[in-house]
Amino acid sequence: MSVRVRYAPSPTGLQHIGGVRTALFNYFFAKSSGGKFILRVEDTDRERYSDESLQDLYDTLSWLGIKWDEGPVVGGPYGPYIQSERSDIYRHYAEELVKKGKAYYCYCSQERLEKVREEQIKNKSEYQGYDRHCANLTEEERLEYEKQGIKPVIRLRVPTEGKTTFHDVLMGDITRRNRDISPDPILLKSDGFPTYHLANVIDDHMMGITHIMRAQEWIPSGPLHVLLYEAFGWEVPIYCHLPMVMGKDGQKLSKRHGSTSLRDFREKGYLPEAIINYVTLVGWSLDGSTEFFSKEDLEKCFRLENIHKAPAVFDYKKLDWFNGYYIREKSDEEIAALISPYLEKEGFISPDMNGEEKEKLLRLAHASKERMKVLSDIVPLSSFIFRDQPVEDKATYVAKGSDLEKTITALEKGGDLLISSLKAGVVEKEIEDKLFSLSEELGVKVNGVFQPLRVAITNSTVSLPLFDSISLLGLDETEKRLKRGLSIIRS
RNA sequence: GUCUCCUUCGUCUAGUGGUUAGGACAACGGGUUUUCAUCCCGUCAACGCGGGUUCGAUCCCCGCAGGAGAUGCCA
Repeated sequence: MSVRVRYAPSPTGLQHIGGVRTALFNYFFAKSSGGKFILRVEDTDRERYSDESLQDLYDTLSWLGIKWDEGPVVGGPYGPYIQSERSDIYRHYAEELVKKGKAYYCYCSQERLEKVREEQIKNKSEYQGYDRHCANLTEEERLEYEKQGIKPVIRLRVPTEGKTTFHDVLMGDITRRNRDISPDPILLKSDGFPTYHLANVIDDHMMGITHIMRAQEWIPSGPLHVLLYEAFGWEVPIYCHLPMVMGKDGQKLSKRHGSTSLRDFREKGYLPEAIINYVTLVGWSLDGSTEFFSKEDLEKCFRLENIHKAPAVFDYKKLDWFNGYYIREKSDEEIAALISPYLEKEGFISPDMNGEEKEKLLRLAHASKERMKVLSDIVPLSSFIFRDQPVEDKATYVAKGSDLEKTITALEKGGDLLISSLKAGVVEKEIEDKLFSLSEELGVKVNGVFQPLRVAITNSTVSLPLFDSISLLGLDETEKRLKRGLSIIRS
């Protein structure tokens, strides 16, 4: 049997970590087993639907480099792959169920349902859910409602006796008594659109889906879906419920835990390699010690058996660590291209750079690479080059173990030494040695000399290496800043 | 309330009827280094609890506790 899996998100918001993790698992399982990965858009919630979300879905998957074998845009033999274009199919099957007596029309108003719910909560009723008010309407009653112009929903007739079991690859058999299944869930809404349960089951069957990999929050509806497959007389696919992704507090990951949308991560400067690597490791591992996986690796070695059962907490710091690693792995040219948008956004550079500027960007990329966790870090790291905000606080120039007087001397002599040497073309190593000697003369640690120079030149105690900074800034500007620094601490 | 699932360092995880319970991130300490970062070395740190089964349980069984999810004309 050839594997066919699907990622079936609902375009009601931006793609988030949890959804992408599900997509990735499906995708890697498909690839590693020589199967097909299908994308299906479950846009049956017309209230929450948005075009932006749909576009975000496509953007996110393509940014990650996840290509779907069948689905919107690319098409396929089982289309359409957008549920809102399949309404007729769902209606047809829902009505078929009514004819079979497995489902029925319900004319209850939302108000009535609300009231029933309230009542049940108030009475602490053991039984919660729809009271099956319309389960056995006579034909006359039904026609009367129709005459009133009430648009009905179609509900599944859930048996009150017996129990239903489904098998999960990870969890084993999961059984629920039928009486515990939410009584008579709606299959077709009054607006004519199907609910998740109906559309999902029909499409998975019609599209030949072999394995259903979805988050564990769906476990409780597993038996309900089985009931539906049975009502239609269809074969039940293989289930694999994925552990959920949680926030630090153990609750389902959400915005209040930090960024969750892939768009956020992308904008901050996370690389797809890092996201793929880390996110796949949330709830999955190969052997407990291998930690770096490329997309290609995962397309080969991903196995269902290695999925963990327990929910996993999303660790932003570990993602940062992965991202830093992948940034360092890139060539200077790649980094230059990746940081450009951030610099352009700040107005630091313009898209049409001349050769000299391009070369400078490359040097910046080289000097910054090891210092970035995310690409947007380039802004604070490089702003001293493009924007001049001198440090006015004298104390900042003074290194630990030094004093103002020594600092003034260090900046004056060190600065002169630096400028004259650089003008004379002395190699860095030699200049460095001279500065070391200067620190010895002054009786301070090397930083007693370097810190004032650094603060004057880069306007910060934390910066790129001094010689890189000077080279990026230019000799004239460096000289200017050194003089200004001196006048600041002398004042 | 009811139902279902889950439980190894703070976090992600490996693992076995007898192991010094392994790795990674984080944290902390040290080294390299002009700062920061990188890099290197090290330290701290876990089998939820109670019963069984067994010569022996982290591992098998049963309870309990804790956590999570579901209980919508949302998915």
